[in-house]
Amino acid sequence: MYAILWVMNLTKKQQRVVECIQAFQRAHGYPPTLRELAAALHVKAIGTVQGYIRALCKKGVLVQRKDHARALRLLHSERPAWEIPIVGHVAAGQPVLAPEHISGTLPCGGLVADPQHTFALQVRGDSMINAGIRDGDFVLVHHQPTARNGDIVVVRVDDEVTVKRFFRDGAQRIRLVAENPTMAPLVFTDTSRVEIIGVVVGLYRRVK
Amino acid sequence: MYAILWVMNLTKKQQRVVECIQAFQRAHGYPPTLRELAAALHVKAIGTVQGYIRALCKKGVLVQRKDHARALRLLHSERPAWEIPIVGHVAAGQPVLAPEHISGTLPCGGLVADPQHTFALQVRGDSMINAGIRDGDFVLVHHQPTARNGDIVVVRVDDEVTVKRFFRDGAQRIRLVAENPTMAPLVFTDTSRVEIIGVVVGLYRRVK
DNA sequence: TAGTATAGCATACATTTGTATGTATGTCAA
DNA sequence: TTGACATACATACAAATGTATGCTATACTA
Repeated sequence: MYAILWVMNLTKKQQRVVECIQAFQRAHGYPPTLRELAAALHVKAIGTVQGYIRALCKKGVLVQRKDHARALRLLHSERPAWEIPIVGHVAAGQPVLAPEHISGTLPCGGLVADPQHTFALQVRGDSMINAGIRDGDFVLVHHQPTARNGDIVVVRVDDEVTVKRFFRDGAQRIRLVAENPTMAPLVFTDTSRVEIIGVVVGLYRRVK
Repeated sequence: MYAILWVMNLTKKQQRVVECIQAFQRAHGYPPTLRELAAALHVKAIGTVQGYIRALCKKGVLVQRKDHARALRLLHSERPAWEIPIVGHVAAGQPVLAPEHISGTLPCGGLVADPQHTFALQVRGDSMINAGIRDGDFVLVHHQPTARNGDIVVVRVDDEVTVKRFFRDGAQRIRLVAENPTMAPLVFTDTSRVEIIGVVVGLYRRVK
């Protein structure tokens, strides 16, 4: 949910209404009518929707032009040109997104689901070449402390940050696999040496 | 004027109508009604506007939902600068950016230098696997009719659109190389069979 | 020359759509 | 308990809006 709506003190249902209007507008290119909204919300009475609209107008989330068809205007719905930070070398024990690690930004907000918790990391070396990740590519990383088996993750092993495929073999065994036949898998029985920084959710490469 | 509209053979007035719809949508957040359009065009008869809409629909610039208020949808002319079109199958002899080829948009304007002339193409097959381009990846393509030796290009060969590495060996010889050891280079002495659609300038992949 | 497309005006009509006004239920705070 | 509010349904009505039709005029083409 957008941060702006959070501070507006909307009810769950009212947020759902806003989402529905956004979705409809995205899908059709124009806003919904009250009856179309009712259908989208699985509500049978337009009176109910009238109430929603009135409330949202009062809260300043929406403007409705009186007596005009389909004249709903959602405020604050313009998608910001989000930029996600490019993270460089990460020092041991420090948070990844600390300002001193950020070497630039990549303007790819719309491409990722959660730009606020996503960062880019420029890959060095060919350790993931068989996964189609090459030297110089930017991996888009969702910053999260856990991963599922088989995920491509950004991990910190001791003092080094690398990109590997992640497997947990039982409670006390973590295996990090490089997608490169010349490199052997790394196996850790001391799981505290491995810290998951995030999961790779996308990749961007500049060609030429 | 937008390149797309240029190829559609619109009359001056019809272009003006498209501009008016755009302007209205920008100003209000929703499309105009026929009567609002008439007013904006300084035309007193809605019948006139009806004619415009009918013509524009026939030319594929516009979609109007029958019997619905304000349900005008302008195709591809209101494209935000940060979204580039995703081009699907391109029929022979037709412009790549014709509306019927566009299957969606990718919000990565900031990533490319010239979003207005860049589109995305989802790659099918492993013919470029050694260039790190995999099945399902989106290549970001700058729409241009020429390429330099060694560029990765999107070309139309006869009726098929493919991604290959481009080489021109002298005036009458074009060589298209797949980055896959199992595929032999394609050599053309009849250069008219090969049309360069654009040059790959970036790559985006959704992981997971 | 006739035919077609574009451009424009005017009006009647049917449908879509917002508005107003009921009723009822549940929650929460005063 | 009372009052305010969110939620939900139903219906009648008026305004907004698209549709259909007929008319005139100009420009271009076959």
